Amino acid sequence: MEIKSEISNLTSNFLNKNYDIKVEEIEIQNTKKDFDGDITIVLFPFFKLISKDQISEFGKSLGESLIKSSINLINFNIVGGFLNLTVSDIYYLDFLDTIKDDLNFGKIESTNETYIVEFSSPNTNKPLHLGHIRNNLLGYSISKILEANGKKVQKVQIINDRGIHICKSMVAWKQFAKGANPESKKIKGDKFVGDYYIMFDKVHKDQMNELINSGIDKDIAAENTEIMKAAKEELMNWEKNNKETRQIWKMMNDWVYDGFDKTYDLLGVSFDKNYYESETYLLGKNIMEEGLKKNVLYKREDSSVWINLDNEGLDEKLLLRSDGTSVYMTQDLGTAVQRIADNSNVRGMIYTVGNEQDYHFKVLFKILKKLGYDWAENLFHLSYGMVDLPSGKMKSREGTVVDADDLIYDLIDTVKKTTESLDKYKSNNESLDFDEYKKIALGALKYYILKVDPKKNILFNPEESIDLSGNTGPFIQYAYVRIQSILKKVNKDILIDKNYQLNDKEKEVLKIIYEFPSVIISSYKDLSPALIANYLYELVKNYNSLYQNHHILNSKTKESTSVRILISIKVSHIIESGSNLLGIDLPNRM
RNA sequence: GGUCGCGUAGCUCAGCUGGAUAGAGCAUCUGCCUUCUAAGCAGACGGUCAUAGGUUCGAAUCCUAUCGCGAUCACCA
Repeated sequence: MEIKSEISNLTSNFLNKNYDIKVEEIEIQNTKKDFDGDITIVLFPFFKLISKDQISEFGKSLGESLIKSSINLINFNIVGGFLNLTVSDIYYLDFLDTIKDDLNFGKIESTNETYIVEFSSPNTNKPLHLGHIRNNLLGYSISKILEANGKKVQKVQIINDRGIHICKSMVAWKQFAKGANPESKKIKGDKFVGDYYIMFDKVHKDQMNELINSGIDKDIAAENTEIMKAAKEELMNWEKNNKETRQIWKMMNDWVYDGFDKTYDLLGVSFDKNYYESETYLLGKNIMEEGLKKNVLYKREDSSVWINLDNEGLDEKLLLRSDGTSVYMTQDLGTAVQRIADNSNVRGMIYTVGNEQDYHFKVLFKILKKLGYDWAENLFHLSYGMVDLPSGKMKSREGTVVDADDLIYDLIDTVKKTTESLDKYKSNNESLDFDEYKKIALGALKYYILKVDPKKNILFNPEESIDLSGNTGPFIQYAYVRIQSILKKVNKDILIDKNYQLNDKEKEVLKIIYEFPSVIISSYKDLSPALIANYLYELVKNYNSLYQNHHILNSKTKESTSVRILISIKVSHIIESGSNLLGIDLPNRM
């Protein structure tokens, strides 16, 4: 049994028996580093229940009772209102012994419960940028975390492949490209299409200025440039299923997908199913019919359809325009229903979308509940903060976006330079290969993004490259590499001597290893990869301290060598699982 | 204006459902490579936890107000 639950049970028995009181929750926590002991019971809450003259003896007798009734507890001390208990070394050694070969340590056995995780969901008119990177890393990591918690996961994205934005790229391409394509220009497909989107904007602005100079109002000019009119016409043609328009549309989108695939591949993320807005944008209308029948929705005189969420503290929301066409919300309703139908045993759905859409998802979930879908209880918006630059928000039109590919390749370059400047590689003229540089660079990037609480904004300064030492991905990878290097040299059987006395560093690392399962659970409950990242850092930091201050192999006694080797093995297992949950690959050399 | 989120060291971030003297990394400064990889270790410096009240034995954490930053409130997606 978990040591804390054991202590909790024994404590409530003690209270029941000796003081005739029942306490709902006993506060038990890990003892802070500066104090003696491993587990602490907070006594303050009991002071209310027990008369004051008994307090002094209360803590002492509880401590004595606990030590007597549990073989795992060997000592106690009281500081202020804190009862600090010392857990025996045997308990931790036994624990180490039982988990030493368990590669699934901390993971929960899998069930059939399926969760759908949506992430990425890009527009098809421009390449992916740093904002998408955060989205992708979060979504991917959360999927892994769900799996570690025994869930089945279906990773999906909804690709925003239709609308005025792609029509803008199409028009610009038709007018200026002279039939050029990504291959002929040797440009990645998504960037190629993105360039025409930028070109559209430039031409549009020029034409707009001309109109304004001829005395036309700014807002009217913005809607009436030649190129904008062409884009709108293109959109109409698309909706009318015009053959030529659809052909160009498909061709350009395919270029973009080709580019996206390369970026996803570089990032190491993947999807189980793609939904395309061109296929889902008409969904949701039949749901409207049902909603009207159930009187959850209502029709206005102009025959637009609405829902009233006043009682929920939200406003009225439009669901169908007066001309009967659907809006964003309608589409999302339809897509949600569709996805539930596409999968079996769906327990819930997680939308990885920026916090600018908090309101949208609040409304979406409320509507689904009102429409009576039972699964609507298990919808979550994994809302994350923006990635801002020192100059403010990233804006594609102003060219202030940090391109995903550029960022990654620059970082690989930085890693290469840093590596080459290290003494160990300078002296013997060795080097790593591209794949190893890539793993380190992506490790740095992923850790950098994921260690931050998802809901907080991230400030990214392109002038300063991402750190490679300190609280970083490479710090964790490096510890792993060093452990592998030690383990290669181990060739004998390892046996734990249960009489071994752990030193402070060994015990500290063991206590952190002990916490791993609960970290996996809380990262799931909070939908926060940051908890895993910060845990790994804590683990590695303490392991490094053991490593630098004591020998692992060739320590003074066989017993200590054995224990330290086992600790090293376990730490490397946890680095493997933890990194896997973050989507971070581990190199063999550094 | 309404709603939501955020404000912790010079910078970037931890701090679990309230608990002991608020923790890391970067930067700055000191030490440590003739035994397992120095992308490391050991240490120093650095804080009125935005401000003011309140609840509590106890508040960075909960409540209220104020200030600052951001998002959002479309018959756009």
